[in-house]
Amino acid sequence: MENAIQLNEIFEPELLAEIEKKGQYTSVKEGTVIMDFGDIVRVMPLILKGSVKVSRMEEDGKELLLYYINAGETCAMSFTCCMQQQPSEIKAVAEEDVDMLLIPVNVMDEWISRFSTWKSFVMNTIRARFAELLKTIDQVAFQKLDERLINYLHQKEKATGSSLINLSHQQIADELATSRVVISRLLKKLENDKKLLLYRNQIKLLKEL
DNA sequence: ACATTAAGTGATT
DNA sequence: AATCACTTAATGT
Repeated sequence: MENAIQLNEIFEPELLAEIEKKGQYTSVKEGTVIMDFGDIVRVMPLILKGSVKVSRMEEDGKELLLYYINAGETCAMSFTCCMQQQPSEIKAVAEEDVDMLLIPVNVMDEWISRFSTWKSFVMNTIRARFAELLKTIDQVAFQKLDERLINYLHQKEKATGSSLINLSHQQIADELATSRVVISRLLKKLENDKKLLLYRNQIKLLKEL
């Protein structure tokens, strides 16, 4: 169930000591807004446990889901924003109870030149996120909503560590910026294909989608 | 038993 | 794929 990570498997002892010294350990409850639109970001969160939902505001006030940050990852946006002290373009909400380490911006530069593991860690998260964003852009551009939905369910499964997803069709529709009817139809099709089971406010994923 | 909310469906654009 | 209009099913009071 728990997907907490072992920092000592990724970083060398010297860096771990630095993280211990400079990082601020924080726990927030489910639903907490960690970062909102327009906030000036001064820290870079390193997620230890739980997951964080990152979304973007659209013109009409709707929120479009961008991606999730899972345990062991950091926020690529916060990195690019905080280095330049730019206001956040995104909103981050704790999807479940979250434990994280807040790394102050001012040590980032130093760590990147001092620790190669830190540099590759940061670069990797940015690269991975960028690839993911390109993927969703592709899907949006070609209107492959069914793929996006499957993608979304997978992320959800990974984030919660459970194949039971507790969401209404409406909630999913909101996050993918579409209508409930469309989601219901797509889910129904997936159910007929034996990919999942539908209940009220709950979806059970079956083996491989 | 009744009201409310979630989900399923056909028809239309 | 979106919207409408309507039905059916599940849940709360």
